[in-house]
Amino acid sequence: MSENNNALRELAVEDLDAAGASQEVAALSAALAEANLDYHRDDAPKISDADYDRLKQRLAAIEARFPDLARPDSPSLQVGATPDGRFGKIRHSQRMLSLENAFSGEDVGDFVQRIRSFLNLSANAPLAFTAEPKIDGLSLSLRYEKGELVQAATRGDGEVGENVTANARTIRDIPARLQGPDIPDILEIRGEVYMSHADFAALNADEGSRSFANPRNAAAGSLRQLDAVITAARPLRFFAYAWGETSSPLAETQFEAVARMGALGFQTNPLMRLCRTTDEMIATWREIEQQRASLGYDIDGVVYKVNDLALQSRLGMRATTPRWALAHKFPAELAWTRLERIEIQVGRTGALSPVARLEPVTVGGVVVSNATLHNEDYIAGRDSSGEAIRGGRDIREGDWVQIYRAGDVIPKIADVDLAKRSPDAAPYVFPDSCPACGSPAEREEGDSVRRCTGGLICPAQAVEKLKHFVSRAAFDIEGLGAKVVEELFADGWIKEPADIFTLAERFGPGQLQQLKNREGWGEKSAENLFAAIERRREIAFSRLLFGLGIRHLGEVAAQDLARHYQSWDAMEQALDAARPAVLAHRSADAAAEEERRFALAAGRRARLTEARATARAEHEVPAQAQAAWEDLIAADGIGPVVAMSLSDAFANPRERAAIDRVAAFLTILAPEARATDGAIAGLTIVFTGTLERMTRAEAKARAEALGAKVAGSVSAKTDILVAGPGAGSKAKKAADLGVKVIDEDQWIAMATQ
DNA sequence: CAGCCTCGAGTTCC
DNA sequence: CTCGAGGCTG
Repeated sequence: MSENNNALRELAVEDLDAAGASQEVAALSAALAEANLDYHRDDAPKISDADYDRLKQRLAAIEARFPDLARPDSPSLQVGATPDGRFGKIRHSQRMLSLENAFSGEDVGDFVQRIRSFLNLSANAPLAFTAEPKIDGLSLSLRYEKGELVQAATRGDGEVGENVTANARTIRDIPARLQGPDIPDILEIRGEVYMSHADFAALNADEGSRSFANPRNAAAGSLRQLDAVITAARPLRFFAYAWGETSSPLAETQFEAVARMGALGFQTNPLMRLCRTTDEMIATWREIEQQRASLGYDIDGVVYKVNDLALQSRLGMRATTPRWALAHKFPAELAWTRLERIEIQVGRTGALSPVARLEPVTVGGVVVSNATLHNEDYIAGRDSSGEAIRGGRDIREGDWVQIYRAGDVIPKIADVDLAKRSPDAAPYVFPDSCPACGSPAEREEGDSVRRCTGGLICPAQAVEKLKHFVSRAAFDIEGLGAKVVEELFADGWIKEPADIFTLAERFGPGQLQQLKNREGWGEKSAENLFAAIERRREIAFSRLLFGLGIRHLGEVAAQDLARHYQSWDAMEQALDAARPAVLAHRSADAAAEEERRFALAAGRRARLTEARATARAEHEVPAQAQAAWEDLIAADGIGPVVAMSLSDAFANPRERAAIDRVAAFLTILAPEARATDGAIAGLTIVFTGTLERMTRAEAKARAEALGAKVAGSVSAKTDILVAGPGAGSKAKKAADLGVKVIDEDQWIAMATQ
């Protein structure tokens, strides 16, 4: 710190000339670099946090006025923001994970047990876990190359996050350069950005009216500032606890890896413990919960991880969560409030969903004014199987209700105070007609949901379907979000998906004027929207299929079908061909149902599957249709329910016409072939006999991770049979079919290539 | 045929 | 994020 700096800082930024600014930027950068070294390397800061923050803000402010002076390593450099004022996207080199949740000690015991059986460990074989507080902030991935921080990304959806490098550089706990010997060439450190209670309180006092609801929101809002100068002024902190890509392993255990992060210059949580038994894990959870209020920052549970990294990698991943980690949550916070009224929303599939409008109440740091009521049984005090919930107490308008946020997010009703119920409060009567279109609302047998039968004539269903069509996993059209869709639907501009693609040509200057009168619309935004729509005239098969919003057909099933049929035309032809089979099976099933009811009434025993089989045999189905149907349900993940729903959508003349209308505007892209690199990608593998070096579940997970399909029985489609000792009929069948048979050692050699 | 696992559909608040 | 239900496996 030189006096020179102090003198310069007295000049308002607006009054600086270029030369003075340049000089000061150099001086400030040097001072900050020195302070950083003191703080990170020597753990002996020579200046106070407040002074440090002041220097940093000053630098950022000057650089904002003289952008040419910004240095590549400057805290204020806005490499994160793209020219249009949004954050750039970053694809994580390794997925950022989310964690499986547990709410009881029993869940923790199950978790440990599942791991033991997956790894085939005996009950007394040693198995250690780390336990550490789960910080309630937002996760961040920091990429270091040759020890220098080069990139910081938010979690996003786990695959793609936002580039917040400039903002991360302003956080003091995040070193710009790693310290110590043996720094890996590439190292991605992951951890949590958070704000302490004290800093949060001070910030809210400053911000006054536009204050944040809780430290988590304050941290999120601060990190996601487009202007890094603002982030720099916010007191954010960071704990490191995980990693992504590394050019060399950090350690052999979770515990040592985190210790290593401390040595590299990160803050790590001091409460982390190593536990050797389930009891120790739960005891640690209790200890941490007792300290919760005095920690000075928010935590919402304890995270357990298998300590041995070799075991972690054997355990591997499920779809979105690793098998080797668990978040043990603290009990949810509760609050009482008054339920003012119950309203009904209509979803894309026609589902009537009741929502509680509440007198606003703070629960877990957030003001809640709505809560989901699921369905009519839930209101009446029963779950789907007819069991009583809340002691069988129903929910009525005007009741006092206890609210919690399930998973700290979705507000739900935990209980009702009957003592405070007004004597003239009547039980809630669930509507039997749609509040949006008046059509009858019916409940299918065995279904917990009541649905509007209006189909496309129901405006609520139509607009929800359109919202789904433009949603992220479907067409993902920039500038055409839920709100814009609603407006354009209300004004009659868009009634069905095809209308989106004729929007531009129907839009004369006069109409634009109309739009401009509306909030937030101008020539530029209309132009951008039309350009975004144009870009989506090329669309992946699976996105189009998913976007149609056919019941039971989600993102994954759409991908499966795209892979199965390869081309849209092929799928349409197959569905048309299979239609007679669908109709025949449906009337056969109905006849079987009838037959069975009749039999039961007559006091005879009757089994549905048998009745069905007989009825199906009696209903004649053209061989070609039957073949098309069987081919459809042979597709991965597609069973009779999904198949019939899909068939119905394409066979309904109005729906089919709407589908063909939109398809006419599109170039439908065939799905990319499955990952073809690696020896076993794309192959179908069957395991049999005893595997000695890994369990069955482990082998399956590994094969699938490498792009193979694992089947249960040997057929002509099988490519490889992995036979351990004791293999029986499967090995014989494989030999008969000429399927390649290998032993476990050969399998491991293939799988570890 | 039962139990397990994954997917689909619905929801809140910022 | 959670619940219910559909599909697959043993």
